[in-house]
Amino acid sequence: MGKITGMERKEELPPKVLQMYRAVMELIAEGEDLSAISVSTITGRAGIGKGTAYDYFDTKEEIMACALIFYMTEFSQSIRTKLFACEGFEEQINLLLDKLEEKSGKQHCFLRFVHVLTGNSEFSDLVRQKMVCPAFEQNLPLSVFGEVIEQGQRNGEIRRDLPTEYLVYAVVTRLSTYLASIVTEECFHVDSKGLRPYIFRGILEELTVQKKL
Amino acid sequence: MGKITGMERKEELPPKVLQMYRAVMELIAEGEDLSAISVSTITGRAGIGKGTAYDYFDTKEEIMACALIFYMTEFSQSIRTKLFACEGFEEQINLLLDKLEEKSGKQHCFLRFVHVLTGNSEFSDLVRQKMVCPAFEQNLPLSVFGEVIEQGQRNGEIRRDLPTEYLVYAVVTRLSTYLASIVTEECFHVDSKGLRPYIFRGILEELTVQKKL
Amino acid sequence: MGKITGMERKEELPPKVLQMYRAVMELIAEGEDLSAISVSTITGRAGIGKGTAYDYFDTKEEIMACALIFYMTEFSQSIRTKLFACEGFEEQINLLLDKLEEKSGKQHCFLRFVHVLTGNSEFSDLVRQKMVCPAFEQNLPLSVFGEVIEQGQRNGEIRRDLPTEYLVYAVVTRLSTYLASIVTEECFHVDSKGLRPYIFRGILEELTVQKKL
Amino acid sequence: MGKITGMERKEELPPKVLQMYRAVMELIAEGEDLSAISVSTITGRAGIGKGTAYDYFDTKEEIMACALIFYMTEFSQSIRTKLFACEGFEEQINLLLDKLEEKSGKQHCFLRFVHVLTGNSEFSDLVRQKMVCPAFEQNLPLSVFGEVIEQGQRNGEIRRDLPTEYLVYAVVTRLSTYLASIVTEECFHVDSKGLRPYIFRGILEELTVQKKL
DNA sequence: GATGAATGAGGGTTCATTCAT
DNA sequence: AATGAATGAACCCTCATTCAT
Repeated sequence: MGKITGMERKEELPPKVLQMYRAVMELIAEGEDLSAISVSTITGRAGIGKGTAYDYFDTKEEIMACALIFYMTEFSQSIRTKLFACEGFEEQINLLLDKLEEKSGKQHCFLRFVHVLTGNSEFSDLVRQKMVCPAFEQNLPLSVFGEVIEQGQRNGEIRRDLPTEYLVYAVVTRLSTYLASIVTEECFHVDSKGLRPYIFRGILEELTVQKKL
Repeated sequence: MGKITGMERKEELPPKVLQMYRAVMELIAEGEDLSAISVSTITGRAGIGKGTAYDYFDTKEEIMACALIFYMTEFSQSIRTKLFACEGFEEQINLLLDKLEEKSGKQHCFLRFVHVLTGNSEFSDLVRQKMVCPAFEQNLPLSVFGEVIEQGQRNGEIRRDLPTEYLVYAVVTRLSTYLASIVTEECFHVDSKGLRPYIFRGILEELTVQKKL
Repeated sequence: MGKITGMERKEELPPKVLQMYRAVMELIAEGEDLSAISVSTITGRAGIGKGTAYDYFDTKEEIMACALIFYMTEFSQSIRTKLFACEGFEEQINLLLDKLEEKSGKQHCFLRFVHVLTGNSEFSDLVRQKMVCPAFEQNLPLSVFGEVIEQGQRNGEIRRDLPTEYLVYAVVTRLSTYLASIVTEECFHVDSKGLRPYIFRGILEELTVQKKL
Repeated sequence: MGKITGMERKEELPPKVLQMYRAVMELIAEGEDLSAISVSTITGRAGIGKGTAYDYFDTKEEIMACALIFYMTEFSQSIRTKLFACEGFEEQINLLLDKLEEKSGKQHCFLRFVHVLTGNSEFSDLVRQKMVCPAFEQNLPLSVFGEVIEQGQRNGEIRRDLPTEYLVYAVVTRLSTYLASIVTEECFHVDSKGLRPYIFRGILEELTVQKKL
């Protein structure tokens, strides 16, 4: 009766739903286009019946949106932990750049997230609508990176004369663009490896108090 | 007989092809997912028969890719002209920021372009493949912004100690930041207007010779 | 999941598949050109949804090929049983000639089978490929008629100085003659009825030991 | 205005019509399925505009039927000449068997003719309807082979106790079956070369007065 | 609760035919 | 007379969704 909304805690989720989420994420990680993922593929890979999907969700879009929300949460919590285990802002930025370079399917997942979040399709709307709820707020990039920045400001590492909101966007967009340069370097002959030190320095220059340059 | 390749000049294009291109772009501007745009929709909106599409193109993907290429070219040439009519780098940046604020469907189109170019579907490959040809090279962001930057360097406005590639990256990244803040502001309650001066100043600080503005 | 291959026994076939087979055969019997038979027509006549066809088969060609194989098997088994219930070679030939005269759509179906088997389209290849498997071998004309001939040779009815392959050929050719005369008689004003005794005597003269009938 | 009917003499036919006929026959000779031949393909190969086809014919079926009729006439006249240049019935049969073995596209053409003439589709009806007119009568197999047989009978080579009609069918069907054995030998492992002498002898035995065996 | 057989709307594509030039 | 751009019906096939079991 009551359908999954995407706001459940991991422990509350029926195992079959988790299997579906995993299936969606695997497919994305393998490079499948969101629109190319079918319900049969999801349930087939999840090892459940096709009808079962509709016991838990109303539409395919709901399935995908909830899977995205779920993995954004997972990813957010994981990165948050790792970021707060770092010593200082520089190490944090390096960690993030390293993450982006990992040749796992994560690159695809991350790019898809960005595309969905900045898209204007109905599906994008659905996902964003699920994101703007108190339960999810702490997983928004603005929250995660916001805390990192505020921690840095408390340490005296990061400048205080710019709004946190701006600083977060400054970091997130540079990371996104770095990722974009990585995935398009083959085609557009971009030297992403050569770009990295400039990006790294660029972020530090803009955000930190002591310009090292 | 000979099919459209996407490399034609505007004047060479049959009117029905232009109508199709316009239809594609309108649909994208209205928020339709690329994969949700059907040939029937395109031809219906273009006011032509469905079969006609296949007189000019081999596949739906070709239609869409050529439409994208066409509008990227249009946009690139338009912005190039406007940029070179500006007096100085500051005015150029302001022009670009103004452009991004225009509440036309252009914002979403531009974002879709970015999504396609950073995607890894076969369609993305097709579009990128069309972009890496001598005829299109001058329309690549790297070319357009590269020339702006080199002009600025010749004027003595812009620093010469960083590779052009990176300086382009720095500009594009921040423009993306602004665009992302605009399209997500409704949902994530971001104050994009308030962000603009910071972005403006950030670009100038990083690129121009006189850092302390 | 597992698609129909055409090698199933009749009892194993889902009812909807049998309905499809029947629909195909009816359409052929009605004179429809094989290439003019559409999936919609088949499923429409079978009284099932169009999509259902693709639950059981991968392509339209598979549907048609399996239907053909199915009815060839049916026909072969039926004729084999009837042939071995006959007393002597003469009765067998008369049975076959009677069969050919039956004014059911079977005549046309049989001719279509021959056309397909001697065609050189991809569809012909597909059907032939399905026929050259151990499971189907016993249904090949060479098998059915070969056994009849060998039985006749054991009885001392049929000559032993010519290769079985040729004797089969001799019978099949004359049966074809009769069939061809029947189906073209209306148009070319052939008197097929009048031809029959000559064909009958021709077969016996060439194959049986006592030539001078 | 007045469309082509298929009953024109070669000299009366506009060159573009001849080009279309040639195109059709080439395509068949290349193994193309009749139903796979499109009007564009025909006109393209004929080097004429697509609309032109409809100046001369009402439908695609008319084009194909007339082309078939035309080449059957050509073929019939050519074979008639060659047959009457032979010395005796044996040489005539050998000529025909040689023809069938020629690895030219003729095999395909001949098989298609047989399929069309023995089919029961609307297209078959159309072709047959064109064949039963006084102008074409002399080109019917029954005429050509009938004359050969009657010549043989006058020579005293061929028996006179069977109706000519039967003898013609007996020859034609054996030839058709020989052709069928040739085209299917690869798939069904028939030894057509080995069969030939038996077929040759079989025809002579059945038709000629002096059984040589 | 779970299934998967069944559906049919809608997708991309082809092609016989028309008609303005 | 000749053309080929344009059409739209009809093709094969997919897939989100339902429902009897």
